Amino acid sequence: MAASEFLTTLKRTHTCGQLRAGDVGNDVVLMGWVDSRRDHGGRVFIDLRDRDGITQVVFGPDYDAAAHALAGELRGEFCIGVRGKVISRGTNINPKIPTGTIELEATSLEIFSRSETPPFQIEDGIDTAEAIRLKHRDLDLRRPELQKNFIVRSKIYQSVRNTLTEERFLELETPFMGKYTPGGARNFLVPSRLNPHHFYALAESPQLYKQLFMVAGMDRYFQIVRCFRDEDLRQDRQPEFTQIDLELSFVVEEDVQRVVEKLIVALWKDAIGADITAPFQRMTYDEAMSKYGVDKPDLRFDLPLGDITEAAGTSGFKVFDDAVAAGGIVKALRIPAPGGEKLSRKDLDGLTDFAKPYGVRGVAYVRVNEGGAWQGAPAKATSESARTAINTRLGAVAGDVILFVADKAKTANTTMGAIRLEMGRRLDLIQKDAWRFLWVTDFPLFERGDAGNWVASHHPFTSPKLEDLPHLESDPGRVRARAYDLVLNGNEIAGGSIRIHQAEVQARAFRALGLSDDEARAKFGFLLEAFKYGPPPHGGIAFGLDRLAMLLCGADSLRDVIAFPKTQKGTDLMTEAPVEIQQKQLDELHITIKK
RNA sequence: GGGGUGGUAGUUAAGUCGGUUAUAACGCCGGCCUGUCACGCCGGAGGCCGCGGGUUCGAGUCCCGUCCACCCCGCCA
Repeated sequence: MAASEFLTTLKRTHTCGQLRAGDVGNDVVLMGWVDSRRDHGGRVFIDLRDRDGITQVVFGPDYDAAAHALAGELRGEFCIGVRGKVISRGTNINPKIPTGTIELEATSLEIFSRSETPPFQIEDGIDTAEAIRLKHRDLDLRRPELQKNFIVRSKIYQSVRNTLTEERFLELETPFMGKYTPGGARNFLVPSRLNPHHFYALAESPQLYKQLFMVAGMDRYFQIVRCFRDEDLRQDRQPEFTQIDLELSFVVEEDVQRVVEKLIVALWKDAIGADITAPFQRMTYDEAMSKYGVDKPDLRFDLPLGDITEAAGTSGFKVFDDAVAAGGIVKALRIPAPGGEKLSRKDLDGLTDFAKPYGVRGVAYVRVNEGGAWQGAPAKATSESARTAINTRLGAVAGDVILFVADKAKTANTTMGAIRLEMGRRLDLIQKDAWRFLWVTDFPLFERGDAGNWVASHHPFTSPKLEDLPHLESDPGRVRARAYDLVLNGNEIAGGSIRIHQAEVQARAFRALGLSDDEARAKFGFLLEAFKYGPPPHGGIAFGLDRLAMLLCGADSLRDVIAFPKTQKGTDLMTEAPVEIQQKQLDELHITIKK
C-alpha cells in the first residue's frame, strides 16, 4: 500500500472542534471518524468527529469528483482524512455545534480504515445496556460525553501535580506488591514464583510506606496511586481505584486541612472552572451522627434529625418505650409543612419497606394537626406530656409530618440518615448545583468489632487526641482520634489523620486493640523499627480520585470516569479477566486448585 | 453471605388469559435525491425469545434450576 499522502505530506492542520468563521478561505486537513452521513446524491454531508468536536464536510462532483465518488462509500465510524477549503455556511448555520458557522468543501479524501456497523450508536445519551458498552469499551469511549469525563480527569492530575509541587511536595512512588497486613480491606494476593508458598499482597493503600517516607525525611510526599481492595463492589466502588495520597511532616490537623483546601480550590478551578470558597465548614463526628445520621452528611439541604429518646422513653407508646428500655434511642425527622403535605399515606407507609434493609422493624409517623395534636399510629398511646415534649423539641407545628425510628443507636441513626436523604430527593430539597464541602472531625479512635473487641476505626496508627489519652486503657470507646474526613455533598472524598509518632503511644494503642507486642512486631515490625530512629510528627490524607472525578463530571457511576472498569462481580467484560490458568502455570507457582 | 430488578432482531423496547406467520422504533443493506444537519422518499434483510430441564396437544408467556448485568444491605481498619 502506498504511503498515505495525508499522513506524510499533508498532515492534520486542525482538530474537528477548532475551525471558526475566521478560518474561511483556508485550505485545511482534518482527520477523524465519520459521525454521520447524509447522502443527497449530488451532495454528501459528513459530520467528522474527533476528540475535540464535530465539523461538517461537504462532498460534491463540482468540488472534487474523485472525492465525491469515494464519499459515497463512507459509513459510520470509518476513519478518514479530508482536505478541503473552509467555507462559510452563510445563514445556513448549525447552532448546535461550535463549528456550525463553517464547513469543509472537500477536495481530497482518504479512507484510513473502514468500520463494521458498531454494536451501538456512537453518540451521547444512549440507552444501551452497560454490559454491552463495557464489552466494547473502546467504542463506548469514543462517545463525546465519556471523552469529556476523561478530559476532566486528565486536568485533575495536572492540577494536583501543579498545586502540590508548588507546596513543596515530592511525587514519590511506593510498591504495589507488598506485605499482607491483616485488618481492614481484604487484599488481592500475588503468588511468588521464586518463593514457593509465599504471597505478596497488592497494596490497599500506601499508608505505611508514606509514613516511612516521613521517617526518611522526605518532608512532604504525594502520589497519584492505584489501590486494590478485594471487597464487594458498588456504584462508587471498584476493586482497583486511584487515590491522591499525601503525607506531611511537622504538622497538626489544621495544616493538613489548609493544604487540602488550597488543593480543592485550585482543582475545581482547573478542572471545571468553578469557584469554591475556603475554609470549609467543620463538624464533629458526634454532631454529624446525631443531626444527620451519617458521618458524611449532605448539607445541600437542611432537614436535621432530632433525638427524642428522653421524651419518648416513657411516652406510653410501646415501640418507643421498649426500644429505650433496651438501651436504644428514638430518632425523629420533622418534615415541615409544604413537604409533609405532599407525602401520601402510601408514601409514608412505604417508608417501612424502604427502611427494612437497614435492620429496623418499621418507621412510625404522625401528621401534626392544629394545637399540636397527632394523627397516626403512635398518636393514641402516646401521653400528652410526651407528645408536647416531642413537638417542642422538634419545633413541630400544624401541617408537619414527623417520622420516627426506635432502635439501637447505630441502626436508628443509619436508618434515619437514609430516610433523610430519600426525603431530600423525593421532596426535591437538594440544591443541585451546590458544592457543600465539610470537614468531619473528632472521630472515635476505636469501634466495636464483631466479637465485641475494639478495632481501629481509621487505622491503628491514628493518633488519639491528647486530652483523651488518659482513657486509652480505661475507656477506649471514649477516645477521639485526630482524624478528619472531607465530605462533599454527602460523599466522603478524602480521609486522613495525624499519626502516632511516639513508640510508647503506639504500643498503648496496639494493646488497646488487643495486639500483643509480639503480634504487633510480626505485623508492623518494619514500621516500629523505623520509628526507633527519630520519626517526625506527621499526618496526611488520601482522596478517592475516581469519586472526585465522578462528582466533578456529574457522572452517576464510577464506571463513567474509569476508562476500563470492572463489573459488579469484578470481571472485565472486554478482556474477560479473570480467567482460569493452565496447570503448568500453577505448577510453577506451587499452587494446587481446590475443586 | 442476603434482598431486589432485568435478559425478546445490531440497539432500545412491546408481546393480553398459554394458541395461527413474535411486533415497533432506531440502526443496517439496496435504489433515488445538490443544502442536509434526528435529511427525505421507495424497497429489503435481520430472531437459539440468556442457557438447561419440566408441565402441556401446544411455552417468549407457567414451574424448577442455572448464567450474566445492574441496584441495595452486610463488607470496604
